[in-house]
Amino acid sequence: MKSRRPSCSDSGSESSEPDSKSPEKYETATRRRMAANARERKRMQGLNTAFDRLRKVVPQWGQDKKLSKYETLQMALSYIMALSRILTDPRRHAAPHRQWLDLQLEAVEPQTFSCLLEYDQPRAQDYVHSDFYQFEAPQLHL
DNA sequence: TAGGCCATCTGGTCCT
DNA sequence: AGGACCAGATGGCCTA
Repeated sequence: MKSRRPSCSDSGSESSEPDSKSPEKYETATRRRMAANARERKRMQGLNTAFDRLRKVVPQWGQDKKLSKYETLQMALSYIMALSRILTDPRRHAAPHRQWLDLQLEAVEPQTFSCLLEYDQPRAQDYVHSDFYQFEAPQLHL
């Protein structure tokens, strides 16, 4: 685990110093803060686990360098768009690519993509303020 | 050494 | 009241 900020210990915030109120209240506040910190740490660890899982299924530029979180999201977006294009344009992506895609889909366990099937399609206006259409799809070396 | 990336803490807001 | 989520702040590590 990475070293933690020395100035920010689990003992609670600086602003929650003992005041004129009872020491019990201070103790309760400190305990609550520590619990909240622990929950936040756990939540972020879960988020990072999800990023790691995403990195494994997304194309990498190279094997040596790990994609950053931002790069992982961008790559996932491009990858999904590329796959979607293959699915929606069967003439252009005929036999060889299509066979490859079928193989990939066969290898996928249903429970791993069930969440995607339940996902509501985003509307076009949702992307108005994003770089959705500005990011180049990656070259897939199949 | 500067800049990028990251982990952690923290306070605010929303929800149950 | 307490938990989940979020964004800002801060400091550590790494690389060019």
